[in-house]
Amino acid sequence: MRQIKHPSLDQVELTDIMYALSDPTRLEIVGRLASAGRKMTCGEFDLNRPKSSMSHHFKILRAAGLVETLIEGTEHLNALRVKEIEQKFPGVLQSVLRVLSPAADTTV
Amino acid sequence: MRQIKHPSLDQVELTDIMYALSDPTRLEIVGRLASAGRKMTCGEFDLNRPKSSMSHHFKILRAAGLVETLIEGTEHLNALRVKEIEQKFPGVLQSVLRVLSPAADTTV
DNA sequence: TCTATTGTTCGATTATATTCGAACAATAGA
DNA sequence: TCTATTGTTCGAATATAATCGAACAATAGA
Repeated sequence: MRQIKHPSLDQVELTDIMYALSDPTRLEIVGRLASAGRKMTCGEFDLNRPKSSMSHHFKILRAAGLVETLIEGTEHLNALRVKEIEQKFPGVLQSVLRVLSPAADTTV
Repeated sequence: MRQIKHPSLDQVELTDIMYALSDPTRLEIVGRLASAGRKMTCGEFDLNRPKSSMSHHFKILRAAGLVETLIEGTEHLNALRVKEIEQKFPGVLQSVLRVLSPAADTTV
């Protein structure tokens, strides 16, 4: 596997976004990615869950268009697709991020 | 049954809101309630689904704190709890409503 | 009191999601 | 080439959700 495929944002429905964010683990991942403000590997999220479970959640976040994953060596670097999501669903992700960490500036 | 019980908004988690909005039928209900700008009975949503299914979806919307239901005679009048939700999760519901019907003013 | 109206609850079925161990794939570095 | 690292995929078990007919509850009005 050279590169992971991501959906184009016009293939993504609002319900997909909502669904992806309805799980506490995934919401936590999204919140941490936002507050970190940098790409993070799957392993950096220390959520006491086996790799396969984490991988599952990332898969759903990717399918919802929320996360894009860049492969670098053996690591997978994850980033939020804030700008694109914002363009398609203005305010939705940003407001969620602000609720998750009120102090942080979520503008990218 | 005299009155339906609703959760206090501080009992509601963000994941509950997201979950409630991750279903197309429920998102449709929420969108129509918003654009109608008035209380609507369950029967007014003509979504080609049996009463029991509709009732199920309203139950989840209520549990998420999104909808409050006022009983008047034999009818149940449903309204969005926009202000309260907005206070607890600023911007979240409003942005969703704006995505659902961009032209409408969703400020209550 | 009887009936129609409006929704809810119950119970069963079917469909989707979550979870996680084990096996696999790709790469880096020795 | 061998091994460690990082994550994905597979498969099976378990849990949660959606769906909807049928029975029930509350009320209004005849």
